[in-house]
Amino acid sequence: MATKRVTSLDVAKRAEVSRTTVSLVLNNVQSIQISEETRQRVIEAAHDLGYVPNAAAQALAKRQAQIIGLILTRSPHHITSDAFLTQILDGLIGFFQQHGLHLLIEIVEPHHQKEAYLQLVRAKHIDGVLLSGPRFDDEGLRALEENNFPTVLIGQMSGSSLCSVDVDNCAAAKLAVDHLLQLGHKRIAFVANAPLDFTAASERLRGYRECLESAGLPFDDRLVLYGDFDPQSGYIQMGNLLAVRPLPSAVFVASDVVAIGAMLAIREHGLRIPQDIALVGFDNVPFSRYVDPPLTTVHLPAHELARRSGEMLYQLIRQEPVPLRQILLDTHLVVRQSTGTCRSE
Amino acid sequence: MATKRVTSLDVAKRAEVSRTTVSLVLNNVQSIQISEETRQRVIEAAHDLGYVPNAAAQALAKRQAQIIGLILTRSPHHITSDAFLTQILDGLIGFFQQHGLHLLIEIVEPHHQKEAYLQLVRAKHIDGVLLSGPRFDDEGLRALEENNFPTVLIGQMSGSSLCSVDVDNCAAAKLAVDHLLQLGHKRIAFVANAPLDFTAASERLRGYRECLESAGLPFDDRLVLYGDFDPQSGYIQMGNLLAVRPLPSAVFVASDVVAIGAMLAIREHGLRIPQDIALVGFDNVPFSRYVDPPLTTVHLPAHELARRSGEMLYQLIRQEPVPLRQILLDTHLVVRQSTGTCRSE
DNA sequence: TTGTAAGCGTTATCAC
DNA sequence: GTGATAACGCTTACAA
Repeated sequence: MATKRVTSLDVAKRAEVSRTTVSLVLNNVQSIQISEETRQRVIEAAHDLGYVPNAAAQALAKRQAQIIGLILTRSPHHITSDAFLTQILDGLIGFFQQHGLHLLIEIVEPHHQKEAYLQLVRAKHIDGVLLSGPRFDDEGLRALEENNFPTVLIGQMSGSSLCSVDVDNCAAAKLAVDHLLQLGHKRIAFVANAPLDFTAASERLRGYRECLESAGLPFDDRLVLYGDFDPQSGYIQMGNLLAVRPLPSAVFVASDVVAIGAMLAIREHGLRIPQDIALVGFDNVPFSRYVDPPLTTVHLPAHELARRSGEMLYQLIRQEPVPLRQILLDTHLVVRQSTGTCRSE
Repeated sequence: MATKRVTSLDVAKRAEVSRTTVSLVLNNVQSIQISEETRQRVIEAAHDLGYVPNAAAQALAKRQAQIIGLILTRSPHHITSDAFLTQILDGLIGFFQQHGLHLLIEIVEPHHQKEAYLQLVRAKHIDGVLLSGPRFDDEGLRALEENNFPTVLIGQMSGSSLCSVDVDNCAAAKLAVDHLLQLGHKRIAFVANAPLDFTAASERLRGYRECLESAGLPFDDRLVLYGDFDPQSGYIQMGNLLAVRPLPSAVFVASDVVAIGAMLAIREHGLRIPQDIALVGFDNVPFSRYVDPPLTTVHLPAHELARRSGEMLYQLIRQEPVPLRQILLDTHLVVRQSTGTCRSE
């Protein structure tokens, strides 16, 4: 059984000072001068006793939990094959750990949003919200906005004044489609990364449409399909697409994870990539360069997305001025073999 | 700006009862009888005011934070391509959310373990620890064990009495190697999923060795290489392996994520899978059936691993009896084309 | 420079 | 059945 908890009072006694002094020393309060000698005594006593301040008590007194909430709006099932999430986690945890903050990860399913956010916020369980994958129909977001709660979107929500870090999904999609156009493709299909409720999905679709338009190509809605985060959905949708005649000569799949499912469908239909169908993905997840053929894709700077949104939220929480409330990071196309260059045989 | 915080006192006033009553009603304390009428009054008042109990205060008073810590022992960088993690998260979040618990995710780098765990534990920041990927050299684990802190390993640590949920990695590896033996392979290489400090890696290696041994095959240590969680490491190690003569005819890569890197190396050397080199992976991550050729692999029941470890920790925290403290789940081989069957052309 | 005392918002232990 | 009152462990004016 654990030994009795060590409190700041124990430390105070051992150092022969008051609890106040202990608190002042341990929190390194600058506005007050404490003799180097007592400071050392306190630090030593705390160390000897293995004292760690109680987080709940600290949170209660400081009104800060030192926890930030990463909220995911997809269903748990969708997390399963989410290669983007791990990249985000990597960047986020690194950053927050440096600043002594912890990361609480929460999944909030559509239609429970409002409740769920407010619960977390009102309970002061978390000091700030990082929301990945905002949806148009998210009522909870409005509530966060109205309550002026520290919130940063990883993604974007037009018409909202919330802080956000994102890429220009529309422009990024154009990079992909432009590339295909330049290779001479005239019949290009689109498979969305997710349902259009997700702002990123609808923006990527917009990029696709506008790009076709300015190239003077017709928009054929039989060539537009909707993936749903996982490879399985890409496999199915590509199967549907391959039933359309005339066949497209190229497909822009707005998610690498979905694209890998599409690739299997293409192979199973006896078609070759890129000779019969060229493919462009989106995200540049780690495995995209390892698939066969390596996937041409739009690079999403996941790590930086995470870092910047982390920084921004950190400023918000500390009530520091936030110079730029809406950040758009650059994307670029990573050309690999799935769109044609020098494929063997 | 947020409206003034609503406290239980506000609810009490509005319902014309005391704070005690509010607490009793809202926490649904069974041991005490409260008239249906006042109960309703309280609930209504709480609802009207949008009252949510303050988490820190609750944690302080109950000595329970309602947070469990998921601790990862790899470096943030390794998280990036960790397809297993997302599967675990899926299962875990679902389970804990059901029980009103939150998940704090923490990365602890080797050699900071002891400090880091104890910090979290002493601060009572978390009520329990779920540790994924235990390492032999983990000092912090011993500390958790000694302090009798609710802890469940996702993975295993021989010689430890901690609760754990895992698969029999050694036996699972044998499934893979046996399969290759039955296909007639005599020269089989091994690429570990991670350095041998990780218990899972060393167990899988043991399975490989023992399996060769009982088949009467020689053990050639030039055929044993060490991946490091990501595809890149698989690519590099496979490159090294392909320099060994005579070449192996089959490779067991103890991680699908590492295997996908190995596949690229094999292709780039102009060799075919499975004709020139057969490949077996481990984990059965979602994308493994979508690569080309689809990967034969050992199925790791990630979702169940998560659920069971979650349940176990939940029992531990509630001080319920835990019938089985060390659980081993079944694995099975998923045979796909990377080991030979009916590959086209 | 250090100590005293009053919160922070709950829950838990008693009397009533 | 309900209501004072004391923890819970820390921070922070304010006093000394």
